[in-house]
Amino acid sequence: MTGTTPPKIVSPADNLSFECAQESCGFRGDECICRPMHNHFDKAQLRAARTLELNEGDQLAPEDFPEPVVFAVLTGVIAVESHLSDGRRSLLTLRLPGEYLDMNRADRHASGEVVALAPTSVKLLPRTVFEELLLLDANLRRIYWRRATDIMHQQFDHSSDLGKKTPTERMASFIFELRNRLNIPRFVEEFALPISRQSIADYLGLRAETVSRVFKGLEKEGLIKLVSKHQLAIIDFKGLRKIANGSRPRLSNHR
Amino acid sequence: MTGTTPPKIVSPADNLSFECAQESCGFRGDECICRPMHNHFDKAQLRAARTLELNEGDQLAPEDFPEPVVFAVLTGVIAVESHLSDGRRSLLTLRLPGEYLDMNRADRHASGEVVALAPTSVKLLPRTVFEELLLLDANLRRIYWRRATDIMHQQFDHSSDLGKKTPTERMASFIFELRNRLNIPRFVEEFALPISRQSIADYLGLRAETVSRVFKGLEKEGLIKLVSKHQLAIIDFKGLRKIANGSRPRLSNHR
DNA sequence: CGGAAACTTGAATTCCGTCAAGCGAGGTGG
DNA sequence: CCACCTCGCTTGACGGAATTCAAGTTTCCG
Repeated sequence: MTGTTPPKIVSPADNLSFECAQESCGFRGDECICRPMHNHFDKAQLRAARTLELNEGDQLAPEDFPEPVVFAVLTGVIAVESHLSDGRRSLLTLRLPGEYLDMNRADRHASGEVVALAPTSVKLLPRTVFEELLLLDANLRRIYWRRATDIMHQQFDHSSDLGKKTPTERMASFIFELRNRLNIPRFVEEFALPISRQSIADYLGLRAETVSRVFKGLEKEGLIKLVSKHQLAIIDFKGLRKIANGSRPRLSNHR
Repeated sequence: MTGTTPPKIVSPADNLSFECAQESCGFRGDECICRPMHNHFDKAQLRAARTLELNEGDQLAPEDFPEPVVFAVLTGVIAVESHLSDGRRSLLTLRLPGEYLDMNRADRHASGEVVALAPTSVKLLPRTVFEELLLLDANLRRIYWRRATDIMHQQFDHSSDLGKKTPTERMASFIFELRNRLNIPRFVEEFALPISRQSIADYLGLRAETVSRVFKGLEKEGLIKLVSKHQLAIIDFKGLRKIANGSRPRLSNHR
Protein backbone atom coordinates (compact mmCIF):
# COMPACT_ATOMS: atom_id res chain seq x y z
CA MET A 1 0.00 0.00 0.00
CA THR A 2 1.73 3.14 -1.12
CA GLY A 3 -0.88 5.88 -0.83
CA THR A 4 -0.98 8.45 1.89
CA THR A 5 -3.70 6.75 3.88
CA PRO A 6 -4.62 3.11 4.08
CA PRO A 7 -7.80 2.29 2.18
CA LYS A 8 -10.85 2.43 4.35
CA ILE A 9 -12.72 -0.81 4.49
CA VAL A 10 -16.45 -0.34 4.66
CA SER A 11 -18.08 -3.52 5.79
CA PRO A 12 -21.67 -4.04 4.81
CA ALA A 13 -24.08 -3.75 7.69
CA ASP A 14 -25.61 -6.91 8.98
CA ASN A 15 -28.99 -6.13 7.58
CA LEU A 16 -27.91 -7.23 4.14
CA SER A 17 -26.82 -3.92 2.80
CA PHE A 18 -25.83 -5.91 -0.25
CA GLU A 19 -29.47 -5.93 -1.26
CA CYS A 20 -30.16 -4.36 -4.57
CA ALA A 21 -31.83 -1.12 -3.60
CA GLN A 22 -28.84 1.11 -4.23
CA GLU A 23 -27.19 -1.19 -6.73
CA SER A 24 -24.63 -1.72 -4.08
CA CYS A 25 -22.78 -4.38 -6.04
CA GLY A 26 -21.37 -1.87 -8.46
CA PHE A 27 -23.20 -3.24 -11.48
CA ARG A 28 -26.11 -1.50 -13.06
CA GLY A 29 -29.33 -2.61 -14.71
CA ASP A 30 -29.30 -6.14 -16.06
CA GLU A 31 -25.82 -6.64 -14.72
CA CYS A 32 -26.75 -6.03 -11.11
CA ILE A 33 -25.95 -9.11 -9.08
CA CYS A 34 -27.51 -7.95 -5.83
CA ARG A 35 -30.85 -9.63 -6.23
CA PRO A 36 -29.51 -13.01 -7.38
CA MET A 37 -26.91 -12.80 -4.63
CA HIS A 38 -29.67 -12.18 -2.15
CA ASN A 39 -31.67 -15.11 -3.44
CA HIS A 40 -28.88 -17.63 -3.60
CA PHE A 41 -26.49 -16.87 -0.78
CA ASP A 42 -26.61 -16.61 2.96
CA LYS A 43 -25.61 -13.64 5.04
CA ALA A 44 -22.04 -14.79 5.60
CA GLN A 45 -21.35 -14.90 1.89
CA LEU A 46 -23.04 -11.61 1.26
CA ARG A 47 -20.93 -10.10 3.97
CA ALA A 48 -17.84 -11.34 2.17
CA ALA A 49 -18.33 -8.47 -0.24
CA ARG A 50 -16.39 -5.46 0.98
CA THR A 51 -16.15 -1.89 -0.18
CA LEU A 52 -12.79 -0.17 -0.41
CA GLU A 53 -12.24 3.55 -0.58
CA LEU A 54 -9.01 4.41 -2.36
CA ASN A 55 -7.09 7.62 -2.83
CA GLU A 56 -5.33 8.46 -6.04
CA GLY A 57 -2.13 6.47 -6.14
CA ASP A 58 -3.20 3.80 -3.67
CA GLN A 59 -2.03 0.39 -4.72
CA LEU A 60 -3.85 -2.73 -3.72
CA ALA A 61 -1.34 -5.01 -2.09
CA PRO A 62 -1.80 -8.76 -2.13
CA GLU A 63 -2.62 -8.56 1.60
CA ASP A 64 -5.76 -6.72 0.67
CA PHE A 65 -7.11 -9.71 -1.15
CA PRO A 66 -5.43 -12.96 -0.18
CA GLU A 67 -8.02 -14.85 -2.18
CA PRO A 68 -8.80 -14.08 -5.81
CA VAL A 69 -11.36 -11.32 -6.10
CA VAL A 70 -13.46 -9.50 -8.62
CA PHE A 71 -13.31 -5.71 -8.36
CA ALA A 72 -16.39 -3.73 -9.30
CA VAL A 73 -15.74 -0.02 -9.69
CA LEU A 74 -18.40 2.19 -8.12
CA THR A 75 -16.73 5.56 -8.69
CA GLY A 76 -13.29 6.64 -9.84
CA VAL A 77 -10.79 4.68 -11.93
CA ILE A 78 -8.56 1.71 -11.30
CA ALA A 79 -5.87 0.30 -13.54
CA VAL A 80 -3.46 -2.56 -13.80
CA GLU A 81 0.01 -1.10 -13.62
CA SER A 82 3.35 -2.64 -14.49
CA HIS A 83 6.88 -1.38 -14.28
CA LEU A 84 9.86 -2.32 -16.39
CA SER A 85 13.10 -2.97 -14.60
CA ASP A 86 14.28 0.59 -15.08
CA GLY A 87 11.10 2.22 -13.84
CA ARG A 88 9.11 2.90 -16.97
CA ARG A 89 5.44 2.65 -16.06
CA SER A 90 2.67 1.16 -18.15
CA LEU A 91 -1.04 1.11 -17.48
CA LEU A 92 -2.18 -2.12 -19.04
CA THR A 93 -5.91 -1.72 -18.66
CA LEU A 94 -8.39 0.72 -17.15
CA ARG A 95 -11.66 0.12 -15.33
CA LEU A 96 -14.25 2.86 -15.05
CA PRO A 97 -17.43 3.02 -12.94
CA GLY A 98 -19.76 0.11 -13.70
CA GLU A 99 -16.92 -2.07 -15.00
CA TYR A 100 -15.25 -4.98 -13.28
CA LEU A 101 -11.74 -6.37 -13.09
CA ASP A 102 -11.04 -10.03 -12.60
CA MET A 103 -7.66 -10.39 -10.89
CA ASN A 104 -7.54 -13.96 -9.81
CA ARG A 105 -3.78 -14.02 -9.82
CA ALA A 106 -2.93 -10.68 -8.33
CA ASP A 107 -1.38 -12.48 -5.42
CA ARG A 108 1.29 -13.75 -7.74
CA HIS A 109 2.01 -10.27 -9.11
CA ALA A 110 1.77 -12.02 -12.43
CA SER A 111 1.68 -8.98 -14.61
CA GLY A 112 0.95 -5.94 -12.55
CA GLU A 113 -0.49 -4.25 -9.52
CA VAL A 114 -3.93 -2.78 -9.22
CA VAL A 115 -3.80 0.96 -8.61
CA ALA A 116 -6.32 3.75 -8.24
CA LEU A 117 -5.86 6.64 -10.67
CA ALA A 118 -8.35 8.88 -8.88
CA PRO A 119 -10.34 8.85 -5.66
CA THR A 120 -12.14 5.58 -6.09
CA SER A 121 -14.51 3.24 -4.37
CA VAL A 122 -14.58 -0.39 -5.37
CA LYS A 123 -16.52 -3.46 -4.31
CA LEU A 124 -14.51 -6.60 -3.69
CA LEU A 125 -16.22 -9.89 -4.34
CA PRO A 126 -14.50 -13.23 -3.75
CA ARG A 127 -14.05 -14.84 -7.09
CA THR A 128 -15.50 -18.11 -5.87
CA VAL A 129 -18.74 -16.37 -4.98
CA PHE A 130 -18.86 -14.65 -8.32
CA GLU A 131 -18.31 -17.90 -10.19
CA GLU A 132 -20.85 -19.77 -8.13
CA LEU A 133 -23.37 -17.07 -8.83
CA LEU A 134 -22.81 -17.40 -12.56
CA LEU A 135 -23.40 -21.11 -12.32
CA LEU A 136 -26.69 -20.59 -10.57
CA ASP A 137 -28.12 -17.99 -12.86
CA ALA A 138 -28.24 -18.60 -16.59
CA ASN A 139 -29.20 -15.06 -17.39
CA LEU A 140 -26.30 -13.55 -15.52
CA ARG A 141 -24.02 -16.09 -17.08
CA ARG A 142 -25.03 -15.00 -20.53
CA ILE A 143 -24.53 -11.36 -19.65
CA TYR A 144 -21.11 -11.82 -18.08
CA TRP A 145 -19.74 -14.17 -20.71
CA ARG A 146 -20.71 -11.56 -23.21
CA ARG A 147 -19.02 -8.89 -21.13
CA ALA A 148 -15.85 -10.95 -20.86
CA THR A 149 -15.49 -11.06 -24.62
CA ASP A 150 -16.29 -7.37 -24.83
CA ILE A 151 -13.41 -6.72 -22.49
CA MET A 152 -11.17 -8.86 -24.63
CA HIS A 153 -12.15 -6.92 -27.72
CA GLN A 154 -11.49 -3.71 -25.87
CA GLN A 155 -8.03 -5.02 -25.13
CA PHE A 156 -7.60 -5.84 -28.83
CA ASP A 157 -8.53 -2.32 -29.79
CA HIS A 158 -6.05 -1.00 -27.31
CA SER A 159 -3.34 -3.18 -28.81
CA SER A 160 -4.20 -1.78 -32.20
CA ASP A 161 -3.83 1.72 -30.80
CA LEU A 162 -0.48 1.02 -29.25
CA GLY A 163 0.89 -0.98 -32.12
CA LYS A 164 0.28 1.00 -35.22
CA LYS A 165 -1.18 4.37 -34.41
CA THR A 166 0.53 7.73 -34.22
CA PRO A 167 0.26 9.73 -31.00
CA THR A 168 -2.47 11.93 -32.44
CA GLU A 169 -4.47 8.92 -33.55
CA ARG A 170 -4.05 7.25 -30.19
CA MET A 171 -5.30 10.30 -28.36
CA ALA A 172 -8.31 10.67 -30.63
CA SER A 173 -9.05 7.00 -30.14
CA PHE A 174 -8.67 7.36 -26.40
CA ILE A 175 -11.05 10.30 -26.21
CA PHE A 176 -13.78 8.22 -27.83
CA GLU A 177 -12.96 5.20 -25.71
CA LEU A 178 -13.38 7.25 -22.56
CA ARG A 179 -16.53 8.87 -23.80
CA ASN A 180 -18.14 5.57 -24.61
CA ARG A 181 -17.07 3.79 -21.47
CA LEU A 182 -18.21 6.69 -19.32
CA ASN A 183 -21.60 6.45 -21.02
CA ILE A 184 -21.64 10.09 -21.98
CA PRO A 185 -24.99 10.69 -23.73
CA ARG A 186 -24.83 11.15 -27.46
CA PHE A 187 -25.73 14.82 -27.50
CA VAL A 188 -23.33 15.85 -24.74
CA GLU A 189 -20.01 16.99 -26.07
CA GLU A 190 -18.31 17.95 -22.81
CA PHE A 191 -17.03 15.52 -20.17
CA ALA A 192 -14.38 15.18 -17.51
CA LEU A 193 -11.02 13.51 -17.97
CA PRO A 194 -10.86 11.34 -14.86
CA ILE A 195 -7.10 10.72 -14.90
CA SER A 196 -3.89 12.73 -15.07
CA ARG A 197 -1.85 13.51 -18.15
CA GLN A 198 0.84 11.20 -16.92
CA SER A 199 -1.65 8.35 -16.59
CA ILE A 200 -3.01 9.01 -20.06
CA ALA A 201 0.55 8.90 -21.32
CA ASP A 202 1.31 5.64 -19.53
CA TYR A 203 -1.87 4.09 -20.87
CA LEU A 204 -1.20 5.17 -24.44
CA GLY A 205 2.51 4.50 -24.49
CA LEU A 206 3.43 8.18 -24.79
CA ARG A 207 5.14 10.82 -22.67
CA ALA A 208 3.17 13.33 -20.67
CA GLU A 209 4.68 16.11 -22.76
CA THR A 210 3.41 14.50 -25.92
CA VAL A 211 -0.07 14.19 -24.46
CA SER A 212 -0.02 17.86 -23.68
CA ARG A 213 1.17 18.80 -27.12
CA VAL A 214 -1.36 16.62 -28.90
CA PHE A 215 -4.22 18.08 -26.87
CA LYS A 216 -3.00 21.50 -27.81
CA GLY A 217 -2.70 20.51 -31.45
CA LEU A 218 -6.20 19.03 -31.63
CA GLU A 219 -7.54 22.16 -30.00
CA LYS A 220 -5.77 24.41 -32.49
CA GLU A 221 -7.37 22.46 -35.32
CA GLY A 222 -10.77 23.04 -33.78
CA LEU A 223 -11.48 19.38 -33.15
CA ILE A 224 -11.69 19.60 -29.37
CA LYS A 225 -11.73 22.24 -26.68
CA LEU A 226 -10.00 22.02 -23.32
CA VAL A 227 -12.55 23.76 -21.15
CA SER A 228 -10.26 23.24 -18.19
CA LYS A 229 -7.40 20.92 -17.50
CA HIS A 230 -9.71 18.04 -16.82
CA GLN A 231 -12.76 19.07 -18.77
CA LEU A 232 -12.84 18.24 -22.46
CA ALA A 233 -15.33 19.08 -25.17
CA ILE A 234 -15.44 17.43 -28.56
CA ILE A 235 -16.17 20.01 -31.23
CA ASP A 236 -15.79 18.07 -34.46
CA PHE A 237 -16.91 14.49 -33.86
CA LYS A 238 -16.53 13.46 -37.46
CA GLY A 239 -13.06 14.83 -37.88
CA LEU A 240 -11.88 13.35 -34.62
CA ARG A 241 -13.39 9.99 -35.48
CA LYS A 242 -11.55 9.98 -38.76
CA ILE A 243 -8.26 10.59 -37.04
CA ALA A 244 -9.01 7.87 -34.51
CA ASN A 245 -9.52 5.44 -37.36
CA GLY A 246 -6.14 6.16 -38.83
CA SER A 247 -6.24 9.19 -41.06
CA ARG A 248 -3.08 10.70 -39.65
CA PRO A 249 -0.16 8.42 -40.45
CA ARG A 250 3.41 9.38 -39.87
CA LEU A 251 4.07 9.99 -43.54
CA SER A 252 1.48 9.74 -46.25
CA ASN A 253 3.24 6.95 -48.12
CA HIS A 254 3.62 3.50 -46.75
CA ARG A 255 3.26 0.15 -48.41
CA MET B 1 -11.67 -15.89 -48.23
CA THR B 2 -8.61 -14.36 -49.76
CA GLY B 3 -6.13 -17.23 -49.97
CA THR B 4 -5.32 -19.10 -53.13
CA THR B 5 -7.54 -22.07 -52.35
CA PRO B 6 -10.70 -22.28 -50.29
CA PRO B 7 -10.17 -23.99 -46.93
CA LYS B 8 -10.84 -27.67 -47.04
CA ILE B 9 -13.51 -28.79 -44.64
CA VAL B 10 -12.81 -32.15 -43.13
CA SER B 11 -15.94 -33.57 -41.58
CA PRO B 12 -15.51 -36.10 -38.83
CA ALA B 13 -16.50 -39.60 -39.81
CA ASP B 14 -19.73 -40.93 -38.44
CA ASN B 15 -18.05 -43.32 -36.09
CA LEU B 16 -17.33 -40.55 -33.64
CA SER B 17 -13.93 -39.55 -34.83
CA PHE B 18 -14.23 -36.88 -32.20
CA GLU B 19 -13.35 -39.46 -29.63
CA CYS B 20 -10.28 -38.74 -27.64
CA ALA B 21 -7.79 -41.19 -29.07
CA GLN B 22 -5.91 -38.68 -31.18
CA GLU B 23 -6.79 -35.69 -29.09
CA SER B 24 -8.80 -34.66 -32.07
CA CYS B 25 -10.33 -31.67 -30.34
CA GLY B 26 -7.08 -29.76 -30.49
CA PHE B 27 -6.56 -29.62 -26.74
CA ARG B 28 -3.98 -31.68 -24.96
CA GLY B 29 -3.80 -33.44 -21.63
CA ASP B 30 -6.18 -32.12 -18.98
CA GLU B 31 -7.61 -29.70 -21.46
CA CYS B 32 -8.80 -32.33 -23.89
CA ILE B 33 -12.54 -32.05 -24.30
CA CYS B 34 -13.03 -35.16 -26.43
CA ARG B 35 -13.97 -37.52 -23.66
CA PRO B 36 -16.42 -35.22 -21.87
CA MET B 37 -17.86 -34.34 -25.26
CA HIS B 38 -18.30 -38.00 -25.97
CA ASN B 39 -19.97 -38.57 -22.63
CA HIS B 40 -22.32 -35.66 -22.71
CA PHE B 41 -23.33 -35.08 -26.30
CA ASP B 42 -24.95 -37.02 -29.08
CA LYS B 43 -23.54 -37.70 -32.51
CA ALA B 44 -25.15 -34.70 -34.13
CA GLN B 45 -23.44 -32.34 -31.79
CA LEU B 46 -20.12 -34.07 -32.05
CA ARG B 47 -20.41 -33.80 -35.77
CA ALA B 48 -20.84 -30.07 -35.44
CA ALA B 49 -17.13 -29.86 -34.80
CA ARG B 50 -15.32 -29.32 -38.08
CA THR B 51 -11.68 -29.21 -39.08
CA LEU B 52 -10.43 -26.52 -41.41
CA GLU B 53 -7.19 -26.63 -43.35
CA LEU B 54 -5.87 -23.15 -44.08
CA ASN B 55 -3.04 -21.86 -46.21
CA GLU B 56 -0.90 -18.97 -45.18
CA GLY B 57 -2.88 -15.81 -45.75
CA ASP B 58 -6.31 -17.44 -45.74
CA GLN B 59 -8.85 -15.31 -43.99
CA LEU B 60 -11.87 -16.76 -42.30
CA ALA B 61 -14.89 -14.93 -43.59
CA PRO B 62 -18.07 -14.66 -41.57
CA GLU B 63 -19.67 -17.12 -43.97
CA ASP B 64 -17.32 -19.75 -42.67
CA PHE B 65 -18.85 -19.56 -39.24
CA PRO B 66 -22.32 -18.00 -39.21
CA GLU B 67 -22.66 -18.93 -35.56
CA PRO B 68 -20.11 -18.01 -32.92
CA VAL B 69 -17.33 -20.57 -32.74
CA VAL B 70 -14.31 -21.48 -30.74
CA PHE B 71 -11.19 -22.17 -32.80
CA ALA B 72 -8.72 -24.71 -31.51
CA VAL B 73 -5.38 -24.63 -33.29
CA LEU B 74 -4.00 -28.05 -34.16
CA THR B 75 -0.98 -26.96 -36.17
CA GLY B 76 0.18 -23.66 -37.57
CA VAL B 77 -0.68 -20.16 -36.40
CA ILE B 78 -3.77 -18.00 -36.56
CA ALA B 79 -4.14 -14.35 -35.62
CA VAL B 80 -6.72 -11.65 -35.30
CA GLU B 81 -5.90 -9.03 -37.87
CA SER B 82 -7.10 -5.47 -38.17
CA HIS B 83 -6.50 -2.75 -40.69
CA LEU B 84 -6.58 0.98 -40.19
CA SER B 85 -8.39 3.01 -42.77
CA ASP B 86 -5.21 3.65 -44.71
CA GLY B 87 -4.10 0.04 -44.79
CA ARG B 88 -1.71 -0.30 -41.87
CA ARG B 89 -2.00 -3.85 -40.62
CA SER B 90 -1.95 -4.97 -37.00
CA LEU B 91 -1.97 -8.47 -35.61
CA LEU B 92 -3.86 -8.13 -32.36
CA THR B 93 -3.33 -11.59 -30.96
CA LEU B 94 -1.74 -14.88 -31.97
CA ARG B 95 -2.85 -18.46 -31.35
CA LEU B 96 -0.37 -21.31 -31.52
CA PRO B 97 -0.98 -25.07 -31.52
CA GLY B 98 -2.90 -26.18 -28.43
CA GLU B 99 -4.40 -22.73 -27.89
CA TYR B 100 -7.92 -21.59 -28.60
CA LEU B 101 -9.55 -18.43 -29.85
CA ASP B 102 -13.03 -17.43 -28.85
CA MET B 103 -14.53 -15.31 -31.60
CA ASN B 104 -18.15 -15.07 -30.68
CA ARG B 105 -18.59 -11.82 -32.51
CA ALA B 106 -16.63 -12.40 -35.65
CA ASP B 107 -19.84 -12.10 -37.60
CA ARG B 108 -19.97 -8.47 -36.64
CA HIS B 109 -16.38 -7.83 -37.74
CA ALA B 110 -16.10 -6.15 -34.38
CA SER B 111 -12.39 -5.70 -34.28
CA GLY B 112 -10.71 -7.85 -36.84
CA GLU B 113 -10.60 -10.85 -39.09
CA VAL B 114 -9.14 -14.23 -38.28
CA VAL B 115 -6.23 -15.06 -40.55
CA ALA B 116 -3.76 -17.90 -40.89
CA LEU B 117 -0.10 -16.87 -40.71
CA ALA B 118 1.18 -20.26 -41.80
CA PRO B 119 -0.25 -23.51 -43.14
CA THR B 120 -2.69 -24.27 -40.37
CA SER B 121 -5.33 -26.70 -39.32
CA VAL B 122 -7.97 -25.63 -36.82
CA LYS B 123 -10.94 -27.26 -35.17
CA LEU B 124 -14.16 -25.28 -35.13
CA LEU B 125 -16.52 -25.85 -32.25
CA PRO B 126 -19.86 -24.04 -31.96
CA ARG B 127 -19.62 -21.76 -28.98
CA THR B 128 -22.91 -23.00 -27.60
CA VAL B 129 -21.56 -26.53 -27.44
CA PHE B 130 -18.38 -25.35 -25.77
CA GLU B 131 -20.29 -23.40 -23.17
CA GLU B 132 -22.69 -26.22 -22.47
CA LEU B 133 -19.77 -28.54 -21.98
CA LEU B 134 -18.24 -26.21 -19.43
CA LEU B 135 -21.50 -26.15 -17.53
CA LEU B 136 -21.62 -29.91 -17.39
CA ASP B 137 -18.08 -30.52 -16.27
CA ALA B 138 -16.75 -28.73 -13.20
CA ASN B 139 -13.20 -29.81 -13.85
CA LEU B 140 -13.12 -28.50 -17.38
CA ARG B 141 -14.75 -25.34 -16.20
CA ARG B 142 -11.98 -24.73 -13.72
CA ILE B 143 -9.35 -25.39 -16.34
CA TYR B 144 -10.87 -23.14 -18.95
CA TRP B 145 -11.72 -20.27 -16.64
CA ARG B 146 -8.13 -20.34 -15.58
CA ARG B 147 -7.01 -20.36 -19.20
CA ALA B 148 -9.23 -17.42 -19.99
CA THR B 149 -7.49 -15.30 -17.40
CA ASP B 150 -4.12 -16.54 -18.60
CA ILE B 151 -5.02 -15.31 -22.05
CA MET B 152 -6.02 -11.96 -20.60
CA HIS B 153 -2.70 -11.67 -18.81
CA GLN B 154 -0.93 -12.58 -22.01
CA GLN B 155 -2.76 -9.69 -23.64
CA PHE B 156 -1.66 -7.44 -20.79
CA ASP B 157 1.95 -8.41 -21.31
CA HIS B 158 1.60 -7.69 -24.96
CA SER B 159 0.22 -4.24 -24.21
CA SER B 160 3.21 -3.63 -22.00
CA ASP B 161 5.48 -4.62 -24.86
CA LEU B 162 3.77 -2.35 -27.34
CA GLY B 163 3.36 0.57 -25.00
CA LYS B 164 6.67 1.18 -23.38
CA LYS B 165 9.32 -1.08 -24.81
CA THR B 166 11.95 -0.29 -27.39
CA PRO B 167 12.10 -2.42 -30.54
CA THR B 168 14.97 -4.48 -29.16
CA GLU B 169 13.13 -5.12 -25.91
CA ARG B 170 9.97 -6.07 -27.77
CA MET B 171 11.79 -8.57 -29.90
CA ALA B 172 13.52 -10.13 -26.91
CA SER B 173 10.19 -10.34 -25.16
CA PHE B 174 8.61 -11.87 -28.24
CA ILE B 175 11.28 -14.53 -28.56
CA PHE B 176 10.54 -15.72 -25.02
CA GLU B 177 6.81 -15.49 -25.56
CA LEU B 178 7.07 -17.73 -28.59
CA ARG B 179 9.39 -20.14 -26.86
CA ASN B 180 7.07 -20.54 -23.91
CA ARG B 181 3.90 -20.81 -25.89
CA LEU B 182 5.42 -23.34 -28.25
CA ASN B 183 6.37 -25.41 -25.18
CA ILE B 184 10.00 -25.65 -26.16
CA PRO B 185 11.70 -27.78 -23.51
CA ARG B 186 13.93 -25.91 -21.10
CA PHE B 187 17.19 -27.35 -22.35
CA VAL B 188 16.51 -26.80 -26.03
CA GLU B 189 17.82 -23.52 -27.29
CA GLU B 190 16.87 -23.78 -30.95
CA PHE B 191 13.36 -23.51 -32.35
CA ALA B 192 11.48 -22.48 -35.47
CA LEU B 193 9.96 -19.06 -36.05
CA PRO B 194 6.55 -20.01 -37.36
CA ILE B 195 5.66 -16.66 -38.93
CA SER B 196 7.17 -14.21 -41.39
CA ARG B 197 9.19 -11.12 -40.55
CA GLN B 198 6.31 -8.98 -41.70
CA SER B 199 3.92 -10.74 -39.35
CA ILE B 200 6.33 -10.37 -36.45
CA ALA B 201 6.53 -6.68 -37.29
CA ASP B 202 2.76 -6.29 -37.43
CA TYR B 203 2.38 -8.10 -34.14
CA LEU B 204 5.02 -6.02 -32.40
CA GLY B 205 4.13 -2.67 -33.92
CA LEU B 206 7.36 -2.42 -35.90
CA ARG B 207 8.43 -2.46 -39.53
CA ALA B 208 9.80 -5.56 -41.17
CA GLU B 209 13.09 -3.75 -41.72
CA THR B 210 13.39 -3.07 -38.03
CA VAL B 211 12.71 -6.70 -37.19
CA SER B 212 15.49 -7.68 -39.52
CA ARG B 213 17.91 -5.18 -38.05
CA VAL B 214 17.15 -6.12 -34.46
CA PHE B 215 17.67 -9.80 -35.18
CA LYS B 216 20.99 -8.92 -36.73
CA GLY B 217 21.90 -6.74 -33.77
CA LEU B 218 21.06 -9.38 -31.19
CA GLU B 219 23.07 -11.87 -33.16
CA LYS B 220 26.08 -9.57 -33.32
CA GLU B 221 25.94 -9.22 -29.55
CA GLY B 222 26.02 -12.98 -29.20
CA LEU B 223 22.59 -13.21 -27.59
CA ILE B 224 20.94 -15.27 -30.32
CA LYS B 225 21.88 -17.06 -33.49
CA LEU B 226 19.88 -17.16 -36.68
CA VAL B 227 20.52 -20.70 -37.80
CA SER B 228 18.41 -20.07 -40.85
CA LYS B 229 15.78 -17.57 -41.77
CA HIS B 230 13.18 -19.33 -39.68
CA GLN B 231 15.32 -21.16 -37.20
CA LEU B 232 16.42 -19.31 -34.10
CA ALA B 233 18.74 -20.31 -31.28
CA ILE B 234 19.02 -18.47 -28.00
CA ILE B 235 22.64 -18.28 -26.91
CA ASP B 236 22.51 -16.05 -23.83
CA PHE B 237 19.23 -16.65 -22.03
CA LYS B 238 20.07 -14.41 -19.13
CA GLY B 239 21.16 -11.48 -21.22
CA LEU B 240 18.16 -11.77 -23.49
CA ARG B 241 15.80 -12.03 -20.53
CA LYS B 242 17.26 -8.87 -19.07
CA ILE B 243 16.64 -6.99 -22.28
CA ALA B 244 13.10 -8.33 -22.44
CA ASN B 245 12.48 -6.96 -18.98
CA GLY B 246 13.51 -3.50 -19.98
CA SER B 247 17.25 -3.07 -19.77
CA ARG B 248 17.55 -1.34 -23.10
CA PRO B 249 15.72 1.99 -22.96
CA ARG B 250 15.90 4.56 -25.67
CA LEU B 251 18.33 6.73 -23.76
CA SER B 252 19.80 5.91 -20.40
CA ASN B 253 18.24 8.89 -18.69
CA HIS B 254 14.52 9.28 -18.38
CA ARG B 255 12.05 10.84 -15.97
C1' DC C 1 0.17 32.79 1.32
C1' DG C 2 3.53 29.30 0.15
C1' DG C 3 5.09 25.19 -1.62
C1' DA C 4 4.62 21.13 -4.30
C1' DA C 5 2.82 18.79 -7.94
C1' DA C 6 0.85 18.80 -12.36
C1' DC C 7 0.96 20.64 -16.56
C1' DT C 8 2.84 23.39 -20.50
C1' DT C 9 6.25 25.15 -23.50
C1' DG C 10 10.73 25.30 -25.84
C1' DA C 11 15.04 23.50 -27.98
C1' DA C 12 18.09 19.77 -29.03
C1' DT C 13 18.79 15.00 -30.06
C1' DT C 14 18.14 10.52 -31.64
C1' DC C 15 16.19 6.61 -33.20
C1' DC C 16 12.95 4.34 -35.97
C1' DG C 17 10.37 4.70 -40.09
C1' DT C 18 10.75 5.65 -44.81
C1' DC C 19 12.42 4.89 -49.30
C1' DA C 20 15.34 2.46 -52.41
C1' DA C 21 18.25 -0.99 -53.90
C1' DG C 22 20.29 -5.49 -53.50
C1' DC C 23 20.24 -10.34 -52.22
C1' DG C 24 18.80 -15.19 -52.07
C1' DA C 25 15.72 -19.06 -51.89
C1' DG C 26 11.91 -21.34 -54.00
C1' DG C 27 8.99 -22.20 -57.75
C1' DT C 28 7.86 -22.41 -62.76
C1' DG C 29 8.26 -23.27 -67.37
C1' DG C 30 10.92 -23.79 -71.35
C1' DC D 1 18.82 -28.32 -65.86
C1' DC D 2 18.96 -23.61 -66.16
C1' DA D 3 17.05 -18.95 -66.95
C1' DC D 4 13.75 -16.38 -65.14
C1' DC D 5 10.61 -14.42 -62.08
C1' DT D 6 8.74 -13.54 -57.70
C1' DC D 7 8.61 -12.74 -53.04
C1' DG D 8 10.49 -12.40 -48.62
C1' DC D 9 14.27 -10.71 -46.46
C1' DT D 10 18.43 -7.76 -45.81
C1' DT D 11 21.15 -3.65 -46.00
C1' DG D 12 22.04 1.31 -46.47
C1' DA D 13 21.17 6.34 -46.23
C1' DC D 14 18.34 9.82 -44.72
C1' DG D 15 14.88 12.70 -42.46
C1' DG D 16 11.27 13.78 -39.38
C1' DA D 17 8.68 13.06 -35.41
C1' DA D 18 8.59 11.87 -30.77
C1' DT D 19 11.45 11.66 -26.85
C1' DT D 20 14.52 13.88 -23.95
C1' DC D 21 16.08 17.53 -21.14
C1' DA D 22 15.18 21.80 -19.06
C1' DA D 23 12.75 25.69 -17.74
C1' DG D 24 8.64 27.96 -17.12
C1' DT D 25 3.57 28.36 -15.64
C1' DT D 26 -0.58 27.07 -13.50
C1' DT D 27 -3.29 24.63 -10.23
C1' DC D 28 -4.23 22.78 -6.06
C1' DC D 29 -3.47 21.98 -1.42
C1' DG D 30 -2.57 22.87 3.22
